[in-house]
Amino acid sequence: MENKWKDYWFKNDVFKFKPGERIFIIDTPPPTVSGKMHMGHAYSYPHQDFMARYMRMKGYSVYYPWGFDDNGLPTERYVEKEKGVTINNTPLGDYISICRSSSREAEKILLKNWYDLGLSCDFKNYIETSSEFSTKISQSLFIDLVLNNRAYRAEAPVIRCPTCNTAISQIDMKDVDIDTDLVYINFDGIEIATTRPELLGACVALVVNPNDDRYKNIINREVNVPLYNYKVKVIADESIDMNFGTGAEMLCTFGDQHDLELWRKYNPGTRIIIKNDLINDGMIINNLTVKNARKEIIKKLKENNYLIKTERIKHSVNTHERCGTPVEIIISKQWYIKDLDIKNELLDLGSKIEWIPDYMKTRYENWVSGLKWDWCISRQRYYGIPFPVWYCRDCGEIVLAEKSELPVDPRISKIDKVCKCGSHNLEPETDVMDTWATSSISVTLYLMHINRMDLYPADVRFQGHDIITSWAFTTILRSYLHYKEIPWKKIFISGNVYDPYGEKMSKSKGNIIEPAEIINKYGADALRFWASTTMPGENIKIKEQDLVRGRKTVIKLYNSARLVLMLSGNIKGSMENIESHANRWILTKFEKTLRTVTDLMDNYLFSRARAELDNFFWNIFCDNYLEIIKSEIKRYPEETAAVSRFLMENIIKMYSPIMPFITEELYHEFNPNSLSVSLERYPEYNDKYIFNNEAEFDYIIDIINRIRAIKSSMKLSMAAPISISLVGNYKIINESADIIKSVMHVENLKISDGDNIDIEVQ
RNA sequence: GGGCUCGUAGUCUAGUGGUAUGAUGUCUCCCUGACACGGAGGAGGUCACCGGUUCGAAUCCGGUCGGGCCCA
Repeated sequence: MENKWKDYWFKNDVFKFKPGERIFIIDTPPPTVSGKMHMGHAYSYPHQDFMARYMRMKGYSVYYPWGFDDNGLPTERYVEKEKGVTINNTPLGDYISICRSSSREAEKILLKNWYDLGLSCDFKNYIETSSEFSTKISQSLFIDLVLNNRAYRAEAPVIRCPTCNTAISQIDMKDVDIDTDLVYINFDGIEIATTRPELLGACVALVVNPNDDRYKNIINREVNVPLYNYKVKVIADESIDMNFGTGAEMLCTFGDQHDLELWRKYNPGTRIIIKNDLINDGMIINNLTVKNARKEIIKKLKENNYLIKTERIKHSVNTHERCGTPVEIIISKQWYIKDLDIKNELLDLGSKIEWIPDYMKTRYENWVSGLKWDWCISRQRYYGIPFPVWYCRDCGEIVLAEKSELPVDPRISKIDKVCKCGSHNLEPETDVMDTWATSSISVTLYLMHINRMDLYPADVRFQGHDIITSWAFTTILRSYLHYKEIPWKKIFISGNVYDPYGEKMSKSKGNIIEPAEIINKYGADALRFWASTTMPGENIKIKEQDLVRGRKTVIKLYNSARLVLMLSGNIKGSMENIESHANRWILTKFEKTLRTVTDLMDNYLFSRARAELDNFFWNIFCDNYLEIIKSEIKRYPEETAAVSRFLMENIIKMYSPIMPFITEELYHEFNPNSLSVSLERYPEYNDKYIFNNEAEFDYIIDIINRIRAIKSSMKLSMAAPISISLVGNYKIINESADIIKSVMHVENLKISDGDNIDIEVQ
């Protein structure tokens, strides 16, 4: 059933963007092609699809594009793992084309995963972040930044991953606790503790806390660096933790980010001994890896009696998020985007965006306020957007590509550029851009794709809270730099998905739940139903019990639609005059529900909207109204046929953003000529159907429920005939006596007037 | 260490001033003209803990404990 409809949508271009007067634009997150679709995706992508389908039915032209992020380091790692292709065994040009073709293959498989979720994107027409199209735009915007002095190249300390051999940015780091040796070293009688003894030769100062009584008398004194025999000064800084180690630390260039901060603050000199990821101080350590250098230096310290002790501790280190390697800080030439000077502007822009939920904005603000580095965007990698840049070997000037030459890959291109100085002797930039440098312009890519930059900004971005500081931040930054404008009016932040015990799902824990398994077992509609159960920003634990209700709802919709068709199928209906109390009552209930649901959907509160709809459909419509009309349709055939069909169709429409498959199937049974329920208009609130008998009929429903309870307690079948003596409001009851009698199979009903309801079985 | 967030029946969840919603599971009954993947009914909660504001707090404030995320 589900396959039939998604292929139908695809073949008939149901979700192709057709520009209209009111346009709604979604900035779809392009998933990376190196990974599989996981439950987190299966949870968050439906959220944007609810909105896309809802807005489409509200009459908007929805631009819901699709894209793949097939750029950068993740793709390289994927290709290395899957094909055994590395830069060392493959020429650059081939390497790039293998990356590209592997991405294309992976995309085909991957696309099916998202297709199976029933997303209403235009899947025929998607973008890739590494395509010529994207490269051209990305490079062009980069050139703009250079010309505006926003992108610059500088030699400065930079975070480097030794495994990936590339500079990385603050965004790419992750803190991890690891076991390491804390080494106590004797500096002229002062005991210091360090986790980086191999950097002894890079020590440029000792640092203590100015409030530390143990060391107050040695501040500003010069001490001798053991083994290396040169003097460094003791400086004081309040950031030193008096309780860590001995309270005295060495400042090296550069042991960690804290060293860098202190180095910038006190300018104690520079001693670089890490070169090409090896330590070489020209004296004691000659081209050893960090690990071996550490062993060597400890050995030497021991031999010369400088080593006091070593201690095994847990220590937090910065690692590269993609590979887990502890990072180093080195000095090298990199491209940066300058952002430290516009923090206030970025905070202002953030405030102009509506954050759902709003407290997520705080995370963005904390991040922006805490920025310490300009954004380093160059990576010493191979597959990514190349910098459209050459350097003159004669005068050192930077030579930019002309925009008409884009896209260009200076590493391969044969373009003959000339420097201002007249030299043709140019050296291409070999670095590529950070992946975020391209994903941060996703709105531009999507809008350029349909050549409608006039529609900037987009209406909404959906993303996880884990990438607020990377994707949301860089997107807002780029939007400010290029357009001085917000990238989207709203940003919807979803939570993470955990396993049934609240643990993060990971391969090593073996607790991964595959979306495809869920779809096989319960169907995509049930999966989407589950995805609609949570509030924005909140984490969710996946439990199979939550999928049960979704599957039951699919079945219930199917069965109730069948009953409505069965009862009303042969009757020509009319809603001109609604006389039946039951019909007046249900229409009133429906219109009120509709108003609430619409309001909640407009505010992105899917779970509450669905709960309202569930309650109406299940408890009011199925359990009461459908039971009543089994007999009511004989008394008021025309209006009952029309009302029941009207309600059923609207219920189907209202469920369709969440459960597109079953609703598509059923809608076609009611309206064989419709192209798709998702292109029909969402029901509009109509006060013509608000009647004044709601409370009175609620009273009748209450009586029916009481009779049901009595029958149940007498262990009687609901179909068993019964005679009843009923005390209550005579007028109200008498008007609907036929309904009570037929629904509850009451053969003799005696009604007497009274204030309180009393029921007696005779 | 800092910021944000969550903590309600076995499980999941609604609920921003009046002792609590729904689901799921469990128990009892009922195959009522669509649905037993259904229907009716029952049991099950000191709303994490402590203190404060209030006539009154799951709900507001402060603190404690415990999860989670982000950042150091």
